[in-house]
Amino acid sequence: MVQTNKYIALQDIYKWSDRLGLKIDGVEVKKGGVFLKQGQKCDYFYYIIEGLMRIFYYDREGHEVTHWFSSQDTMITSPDSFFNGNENILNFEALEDCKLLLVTHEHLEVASKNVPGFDELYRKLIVDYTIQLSRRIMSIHTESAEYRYLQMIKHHPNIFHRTKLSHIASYLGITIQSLSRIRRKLIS
Amino acid sequence: MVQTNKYIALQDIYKWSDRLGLKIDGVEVKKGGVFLKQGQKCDYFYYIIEGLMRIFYYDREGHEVTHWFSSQDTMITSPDSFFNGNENILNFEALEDCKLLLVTHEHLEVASKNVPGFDELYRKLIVDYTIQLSRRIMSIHTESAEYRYLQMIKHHPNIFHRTKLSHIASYLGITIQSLSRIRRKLIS
DNA sequence: TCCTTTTTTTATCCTAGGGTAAAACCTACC
DNA sequence: GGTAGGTTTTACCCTAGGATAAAAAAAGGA
Repeated sequence: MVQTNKYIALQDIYKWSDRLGLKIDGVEVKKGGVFLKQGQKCDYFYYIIEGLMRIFYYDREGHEVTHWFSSQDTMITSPDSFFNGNENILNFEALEDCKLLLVTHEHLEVASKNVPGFDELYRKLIVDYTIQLSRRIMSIHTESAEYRYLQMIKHHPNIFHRTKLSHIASYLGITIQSLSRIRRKLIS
Repeated sequence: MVQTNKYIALQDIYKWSDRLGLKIDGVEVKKGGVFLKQGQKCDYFYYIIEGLMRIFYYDREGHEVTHWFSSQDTMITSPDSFFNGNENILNFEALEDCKLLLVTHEHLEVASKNVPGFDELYRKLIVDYTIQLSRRIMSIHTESAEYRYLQMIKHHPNIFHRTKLSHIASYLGITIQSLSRIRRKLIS
């Protein structure tokens, strides 16, 4: 799951596809739809035009664990599958009705050959994703669940308010009961 | 901190520097030396020819937290500083005598322009790092400290046996006392 | 070798968060 | 507007791992 910070803006994607004569397919997914499942190969680097999605996997006990959220104007994929062809373990679920662009390896290759500066932009997209991942590691590693919850409200209010608490708890790495306890404590 | 999986092999780095007439400086760091500190700009994408290093940061209470280990034939940097010019919060410490190559932006730009296939290789290096980071998130998120400890011995024995337990505990996200308790339990 | 310093273990007590179960609350749809 | 489904809260007890302190073991010197 890779997110842009709008370095590769929506209009750029369209621009390239026009310029290069390479049509990029779009798809709409209804709320609740799981459009990529573990075990399925991930063929696309999804660009989210509209909506919110959740990436989750199943831990060794078979529990759903929310790994990431991604919303409009970001890009997302299952790196180990899309880039390396390995078995995909992630599930992509639409938490709202979503409009997606299906960017393929071919699109990226053509853009790489023909769009000056594309490779640098593309790399920056992925580098920034590593930074986000590192921050998440540091956060889980050293901060309390309460602090992480407050940070999430502060830094990702748009995701927080569009997602149910059970997903947030799972994203934070705690049970929903613990999250509920934390919330009660914070109110009083 | 980005690690290769030897996609960009040592000999390639030398090959490029020869071919392109761009000398890559090397540096030796004695065991215990901290050659990059928080607050200092990170100007290099380090290539570790020999040795073992530890990347750590200080949490909000001022405790050292081990974020990553990196050993010979891997590359490592502080992404947020090297790529984005933001304040570096990471410290790089040599756990053994290290020989390093100091790869700069200039080297990478020249290679990008002149070495066919370099951009793809370079991107793959970073993509693979995102996969490692994701695995670490999943591991901290859902596995017990005991399981993570056993996984570390199994999958990174070379790092495990060259590092002291306090660093391992910190990497696993637990105190050294807890690690000691886990080890005792596993023996009996 | 002895002495100092660092690292690891042990022990005791404590807390954040887990597990289970039930109650309360929403929402949606018939 | 009532009933069924899903979602969140509450309450109970339990456990993994934290904090503090001290002992033991290991690693370096001189």
